[in-house]
Amino acid sequence: MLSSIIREKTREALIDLYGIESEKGEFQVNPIKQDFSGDYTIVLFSLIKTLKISPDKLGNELGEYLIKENSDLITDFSIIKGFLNLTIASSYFVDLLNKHYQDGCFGKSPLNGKRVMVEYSSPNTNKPLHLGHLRNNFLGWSIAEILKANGYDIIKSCIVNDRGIHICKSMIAWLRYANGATPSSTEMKGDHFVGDYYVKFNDAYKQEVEELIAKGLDKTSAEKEAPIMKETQQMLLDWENGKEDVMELWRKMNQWVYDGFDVTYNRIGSDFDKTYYESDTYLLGKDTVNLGLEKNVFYKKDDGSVWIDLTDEGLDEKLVLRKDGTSVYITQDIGLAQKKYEEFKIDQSIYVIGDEQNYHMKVLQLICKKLGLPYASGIHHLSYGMVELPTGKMKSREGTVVDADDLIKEMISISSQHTQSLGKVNDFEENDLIALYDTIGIGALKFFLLRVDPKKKMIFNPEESIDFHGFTGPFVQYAYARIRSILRKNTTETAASPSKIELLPMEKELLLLQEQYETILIQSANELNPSLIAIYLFQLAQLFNSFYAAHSISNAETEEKKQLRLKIASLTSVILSSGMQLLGIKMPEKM
RNA sequence: GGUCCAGUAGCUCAGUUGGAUAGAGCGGCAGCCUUCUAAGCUGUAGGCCAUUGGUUCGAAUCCAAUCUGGAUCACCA
Repeated sequence: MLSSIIREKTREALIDLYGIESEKGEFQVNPIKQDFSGDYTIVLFSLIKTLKISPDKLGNELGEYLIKENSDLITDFSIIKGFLNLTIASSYFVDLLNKHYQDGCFGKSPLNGKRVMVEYSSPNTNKPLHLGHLRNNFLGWSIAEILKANGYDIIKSCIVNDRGIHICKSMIAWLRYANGATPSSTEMKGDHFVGDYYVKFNDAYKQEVEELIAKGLDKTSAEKEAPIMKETQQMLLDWENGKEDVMELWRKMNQWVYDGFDVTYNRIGSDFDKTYYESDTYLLGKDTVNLGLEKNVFYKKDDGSVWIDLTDEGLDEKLVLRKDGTSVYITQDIGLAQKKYEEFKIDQSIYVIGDEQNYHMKVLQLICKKLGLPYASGIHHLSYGMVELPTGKMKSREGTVVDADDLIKEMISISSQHTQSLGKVNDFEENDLIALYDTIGIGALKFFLLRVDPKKKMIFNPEESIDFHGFTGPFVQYAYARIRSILRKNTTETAASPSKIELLPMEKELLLLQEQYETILIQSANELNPSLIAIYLFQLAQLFNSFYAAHSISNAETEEKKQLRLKIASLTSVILSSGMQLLGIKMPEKM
């Protein structure tokens, strides 16, 4: 990478010229902002203090030294207000281009022997997926792929919340109101079918509570005494005791939901190497609690409940086991963390979970740390912000939830309208057209959700449909399709471009940006942030489009230039396609 | 109330390990299809970086206080 090469060379120069050790001489190397001459800049201010010489003197000495010692890399320098601006030799870029212009692995790292689990998606089996789940899925999947590209061995996992009182609610409602209806008898997608009964439960419950209040009960006891709620609680007990007819219904309804989820996952290209079910894991963690009691990390209250005191960490006291000895949420998370570690020998465990659970995940990490568990330091919560509407949070009760399947359908329909009205793909077969609408529609959706910093909450306005112009997936896809079209028409093998070829400013800008792809990949893995890639790819596509408008590739001034530009275009397409692949977005050869 | 997060153009977002003149897209306005795909390109208008104070060669970026919005602090998951 250029910036680290320059840093290294500068360090050598500082030792040689002034004898200062690297720890003492910290400095920044940055790409140069537009409108300034040169390609990379060294910020001199921090060095001036330790060296006690003027910026101009330091800049001149350093610049001359760097050129003298690295004439094949640095060709020129200038000093402006304490910034030493370096011009990088064109030959450096041309050599890079000759080597990698068809290299699909450009920018990626070799295996590093570290194994990481990425847990994401984590749905409930009583509701269909919504826009928030989509952000979670796209993030989790993309981060897994980014880590793979950086040499990690990745296991994608999913924990399905398939048990508990909320699951019983849809079961009770189905028993009461369905008359034996099924997804196939109603021609509904299974997850939506079951989700409707969850809604029916809430309606019925609300009505029963109101009736009881009308009879004179206060709100709290009405909520407790409502018959439908009592039935549900009894069902949860029956489930825990393994009562056969309840288990059978539970399995049947969950399967409907899984069949529905599969359709959605398939459509968006989500996949998992390992799926955990809460019904299998909810009893885990109790042994660990006993271990904690022995180690005095936990303590028992008089009623028999077990707690941990986190007040010296600025948190509260936290329950880890109920007085009746049953687990709570955090108990099973402790157990599952251990299970993952033992099953897969992972070095790190990344949880893609919304930022509303920051507190919970902090507690989980602290407990594991206090217990001295070997995997404690590997637990990492990738906390992402909620997707909100202009009016605020999505609320299922107010019907403002943006359903995933509806949104996907809409995106594909818009993409089909756009494509048809442009009329560029009239020679496509029907199947290819459907695939193209899919590629563009889903691409726009994924790009929209991934281009924003995961940590930040984002706003989605259902009134304005997701754009297909500007900083979007289709923009990047379009740049790619144009390049592919050019490359199809110029298939003759190209010889290596001569190192000393003159580069136009735009050609050099493109090469400079392409050189930074590897740095972006590393950074996005370190920060677990796919948006860095999305932003980078947009910039690259944008720069290429400007170049495309200003200069002809096929009809370049000379044959040598044509060959050079074909390689630049080819490397651009390689990066665009490999980068978009890390975001889970497919690229069309034609659009 | 405690803790945490956020506030940058009309809108959606970059930029925050302190660096040069705060950037994109959308929307607005004005242009560009006899030449490689106009889902594109070029130009232009639009900013008290929430407010106030501090730290220093230098602050959107760090610190403090204030204002506004959000999350969370369950024997729910």
